Amino acid sequence: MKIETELLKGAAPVVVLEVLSRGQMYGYELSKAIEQRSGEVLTLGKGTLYPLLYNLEAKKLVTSQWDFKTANRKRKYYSITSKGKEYLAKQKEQIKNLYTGLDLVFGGAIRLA
Amino acid sequence: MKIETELLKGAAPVVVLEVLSRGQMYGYELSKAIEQRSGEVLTLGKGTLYPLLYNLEAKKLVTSQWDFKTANRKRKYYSITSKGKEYLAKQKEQIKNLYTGLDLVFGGAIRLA
DNA sequence: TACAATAGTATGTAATACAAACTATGCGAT
DNA sequence: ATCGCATAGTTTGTATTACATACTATTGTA
Repeated sequence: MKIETELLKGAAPVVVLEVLSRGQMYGYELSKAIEQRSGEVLTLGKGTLYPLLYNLEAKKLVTSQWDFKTANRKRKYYSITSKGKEYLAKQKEQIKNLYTGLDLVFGGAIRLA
Repeated sequence: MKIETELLKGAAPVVVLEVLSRGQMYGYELSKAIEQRSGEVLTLGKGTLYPLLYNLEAKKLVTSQWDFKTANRKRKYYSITSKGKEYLAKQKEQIKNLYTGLDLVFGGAIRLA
């Protein structure tokens, strides 16, 4: 089940940070993890994910370091920073609030079972 | 409580259509209705709402007609079309799916009480 | 050896939410 | 009476973002 692009907007960085908050990952791994952990509902193309990661790094919400040893292939591992954790907590609240508002407008029609 | 702009993206047209599905409204009225019905959580600035309405009209999801009689002030009333109702139903499902995915990723942390 | 999966980067595009500036009317308080 | 606020709608310019696409490269397997 794929979510229409526009709806995912804004939520994408929060999802990335949430997954990274459980341990460091490299880009490709992250991409697969998001799909799996969301029950195949959320998918981020690499054209979305990598620029998103550069952006999060520029904001110091994540840090990265290359790993050339673990695999023969080069991998860039991303970790969430303490600043990123703070941001994540705030954004989770925001998402909950948004959902609360939508639930009111839609009269419970989008509420999870 | 104001939701950070990016999170609302994509959900805005669905909210507008949902409110219009309960009866026609003019722009300003719609703007206030969205605030009230969402428990002051969702706010759409007029710089967002009006262009959004033009866009929905161009897609034939809503229709509009001027009213110069009811009030001395000119008002443009918007109504949802049958095409709009179909679209609304689909989008509501999408939003529900999105939250299902987010709920899985966040492990229930954004679930409503 | 050909192919699929893995791994990351770069570029260009479309959509959209917003602020701000603009025009204009109606109404209540000073 | 007039000043300011709420109402009512439009237009313009900006920033963000998610995406497709194309590109470089390696690894494992059929």
